[in-house]
This record gives sequence, structure tokens and C-alpha cells, in this order.
Amino acid sequence: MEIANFVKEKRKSVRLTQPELAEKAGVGLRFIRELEQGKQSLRLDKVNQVIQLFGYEVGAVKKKPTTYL
Amino acid sequence: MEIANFVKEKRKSVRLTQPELAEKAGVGLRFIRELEQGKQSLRLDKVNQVIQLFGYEVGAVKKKPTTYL
DNA sequence: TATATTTGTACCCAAAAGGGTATATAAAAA
DNA sequence: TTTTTATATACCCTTTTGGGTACAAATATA
Repeated sequence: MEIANFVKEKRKSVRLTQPELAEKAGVGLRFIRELEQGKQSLRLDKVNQVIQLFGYEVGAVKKKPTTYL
Repeated sequence: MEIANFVKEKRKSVRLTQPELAEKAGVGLRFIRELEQGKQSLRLDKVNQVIQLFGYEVGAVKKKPTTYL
């Protein structure tokens, strides 16, 4: 799953609003919003600040071989 | 494995120098160096440009539960 | 429906990323 | 060892991030 939806789902599963998650993660509200909307050019350390709250960290994962056509 | 060493090992396994990898990934040489040295505040999209060459992408991975002491 | 809550978009601005490049250091080869 | 190759550090500069904030749009609740 893309990080965007991963964060959104995790956040909802623990019933937090975006402002609450921003607060807990120590990032700005704007960042949470851009993150959940899939902005690609976010800073790695900031993303880590957020997902570590859920026990995750950013890492390299194998891409699924795509089926063409 | 941290992304830093992941990139370094993958790069060496295919016998590329840092300038060559930078060229192929379409990022600056400086970026490859900071990446392999573990700089935390890199941009996600740039990291993706690099590791997708090896068939990987950035994603959320579970942190190993740490043993304290 | 109306009202409250949550989420998305737009603006300004300081701080930082990252490209290019030159130089220094380290490692490998002759 | 000397010579070549590879990697690390430092500087200048432009572009972009991300914080703060205000407002709009969407969603949920009464």
C-alpha cells in the first residue's frame, strides 16, 4: 500500500484527526495533509516521525512485478 | 537494512560507481553520496528514483521490537 | 434539513534540499 | 611506493519544503 493510504488508515484506526496526529508526531498539520494526499516529494525524516507512531519506518520494499496489458 | 547501506550494496553488486548511479537515476552525484551516508532528510521522490532502478520503492515497514538493555 | 466536525486548498516566508563544482581524503591498482 | 580511481567534504546558488494560518469544501452528526 502507498504510504498515503497507509497513514490515513492507521490514523483512522486509532481515531485521531489530522491535527491530533500532527501534534503527536511533532510535524505541522500541513505536512499530514500533504502526506495523506500522496505528495511524493516529502522529506523522509518527517515521514518517519509520523509512521513510527504506528511502529513503522520507511524502508525499501520490492516492487511487485507488473502484469502488462 | 537501512536504505543507506541497501543502496550502497545494490550499487556495488552491479558494479556501478556513484557518478554512474547518479546518472542512471537522474539525480545529482551529491544526492547519491548523502543517501549512502544515511542523511535522514532526503526527499522521498528522489530516493525512489534511485531504488526503483533495483526494483524497489519506498514503503512503510514494521520496526523490529527492540530489546532494551 | 441545519449544524458541527473534518479535510482540502491557497498564501507568505524562513529554512533546507539538492544540483554543480572544486578540492581533500581514501582506496585500489600498477 | 607511485599512480589511478573512487569517495567524502565544502562552497555558492536556485528551488522547494514545511510551518503557520485562513478559508473553502466535504463529511458526519443532531
